[in-house]
Amino acid sequence: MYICIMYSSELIKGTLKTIVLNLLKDNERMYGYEITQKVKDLTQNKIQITEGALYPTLHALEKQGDLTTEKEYIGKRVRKYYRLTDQGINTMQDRVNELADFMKTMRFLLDLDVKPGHA
Amino acid sequence: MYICIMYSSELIKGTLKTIVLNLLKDNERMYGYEITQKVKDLTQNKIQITEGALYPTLHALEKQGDLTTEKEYIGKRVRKYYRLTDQGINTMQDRVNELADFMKTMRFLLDLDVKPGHA
DNA sequence: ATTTAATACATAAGAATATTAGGTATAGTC
DNA sequence: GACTATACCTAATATTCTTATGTATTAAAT
Repeated sequence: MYICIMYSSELIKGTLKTIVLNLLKDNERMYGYEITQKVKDLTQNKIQITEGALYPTLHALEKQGDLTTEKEYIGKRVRKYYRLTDQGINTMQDRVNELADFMKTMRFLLDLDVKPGHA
Repeated sequence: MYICIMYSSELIKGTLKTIVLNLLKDNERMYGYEITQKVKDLTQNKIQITEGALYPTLHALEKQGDLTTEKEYIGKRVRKYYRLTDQGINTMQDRVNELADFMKTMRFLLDLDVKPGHA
């Protein structure tokens, strides 16, 4: 039985945008810190997004038009909520489909269980 | 239905070593160019390993003791065969298990189908 | 016969994306 | 009053890829 505390960093590379976009599909709006905690909870600590990775990613997604932001104050503390744009919904769907397809291919390549889809 | 020519490069990041190690599990020995072709064939061109990525990876795996090499001449053309060491077999198993676990987690995170394993 | 494509190795400059470390500040808990 | 959690951010560094380039042999096409 394979036990894993946390995935090696290389694996997570390239999936961060997809994770963020997909979370926002289900949650309408979220702020950065909330995203890190949600991912940590949902994955039993196996995926821990660092803030140094998350914030630049959020800013990039906003810049390219996939997310919009709203600032809100909780007392004196600021929160920056992110929300999917219409374009962002498309991007999210593309990314999720691609990742799902990729994982199917990888499972085939590693003899894990499935047949790959035929294009 | 989702159609995909080739995966975006970010996705493949972090899985190259695992792919190489796993191929060598099934093939005993392979040379670099052969690996690129095998992966291309097995994935219907969806994963195309570039030589600029592969050769440094092979050199790194050799340096860290997971692979050994034998040179062979086909006419005047050289081929460098790679083979798993005992250590490489362990590394391979760890990597494959980790990737399988990671993909399970990702499928859960993206609401695709499965429940994640419980550590 | 000569050009092109395939085989086969390799390195180097640059881009993308993460880690690590650091910074600021508020709010709650011991 | 100190520590932890919340909440944002950036910069230096590391890793790992792409793209471009280089060398050379062999096979196929024109």
